[in-house]
Amino acid sequence: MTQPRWLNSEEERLWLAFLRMRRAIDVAIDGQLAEAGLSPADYDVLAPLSQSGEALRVRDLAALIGWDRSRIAHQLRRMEQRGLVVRSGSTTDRRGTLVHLTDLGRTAITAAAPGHVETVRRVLFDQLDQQDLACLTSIAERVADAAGLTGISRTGGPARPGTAQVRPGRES
Amino acid sequence: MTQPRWLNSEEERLWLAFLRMRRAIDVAIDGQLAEAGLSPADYDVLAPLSQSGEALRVRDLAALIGWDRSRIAHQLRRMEQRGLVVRSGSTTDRRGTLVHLTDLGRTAITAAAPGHVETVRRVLFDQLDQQDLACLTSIAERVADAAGLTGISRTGGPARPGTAQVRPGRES
DNA sequence: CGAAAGTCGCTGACGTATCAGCAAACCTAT
DNA sequence: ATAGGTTTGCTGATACGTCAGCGACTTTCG
Repeated sequence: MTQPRWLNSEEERLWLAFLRMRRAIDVAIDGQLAEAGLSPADYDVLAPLSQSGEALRVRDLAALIGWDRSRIAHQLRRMEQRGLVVRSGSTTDRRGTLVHLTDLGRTAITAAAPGHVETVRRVLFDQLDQQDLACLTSIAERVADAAGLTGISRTGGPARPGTAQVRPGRES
Repeated sequence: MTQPRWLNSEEERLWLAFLRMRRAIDVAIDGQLAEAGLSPADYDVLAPLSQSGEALRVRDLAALIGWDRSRIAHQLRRMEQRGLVVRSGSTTDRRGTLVHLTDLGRTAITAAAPGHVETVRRVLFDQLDQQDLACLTSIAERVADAAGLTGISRTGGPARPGTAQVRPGRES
């Protein structure tokens, strides 16, 4: 790092536009979720819960959304206070804690999910043609991989039929 | 919003990659700043301060980085406690407050800036060829404009010669 | 002039994210 | 079986962002 290579005008233009795009997406998504009474963090927790059988170990839930134990413990405490989830001691491993969706929690995620996906689509995908999609996918995967970010597993395949469809999320 | 249009596999692939890219960039930038002892918020405040004459009105500083008054007031309080900035009553408008960079603050931003730009370049621009750059710029501007986000003014042109070069930032 | 309206910066409350650290439970190797 | 290390989940401290609201000041307009 002898001489800093400052950004040229094209690069600066991209950087600022990139930041604006991020912000626009966040504002749209967070605002839509707020209308549904959920924070982005709530959504990240509720989505995998609703897709799974009903209960998840805190450890697994955390791994699924790429959070550390502390963060999810705080979040679960607040969500439990609001009646969105409940915790119960695990069966086999007595260290473990199971997180269950309450009826209120299930109602909330089911109500919020369609608008959420719709918002993601409207703010991002509706602006992209097929070529944009390929280009952006290539760039995003390249940048993420080059940074060596351990790809958060997330749930992977399509949601099981019969469970609430709650794909996206934002994992803050 | 009759029937939610869920993401297809290509779209989901892009969305997840996009999230990973964002996260990778944040991790890289925040980590580099943390090594320099600054938070992203610190950087956003210090950068325009170091580029301006030396002092800015709180109002103008906030407008420059697109923050509301409350947020910047909290941030300035914390930064003043750490000795990065000082506040003084304004001259003409007695409602106003002037924010000054301290020597410590100037040292901090000057030390952090080269690594910051270097990090932005390494994590993003070094992964893009000329075509990627054009494509991503087009997409980002389109998405941001479509969302109708009031483009934060930011400082605009290149930094004045003679002042610390501290372009990027992330305005969280 | 003087009242109404607007601007400015600050504060307290609350939700959130990260860090360090803890206690209980578990696992492994002797 | 048991000592040492690991995993799990939690907590407290601190920093950050947003919201509602306040007091001081300035501007506007009758």
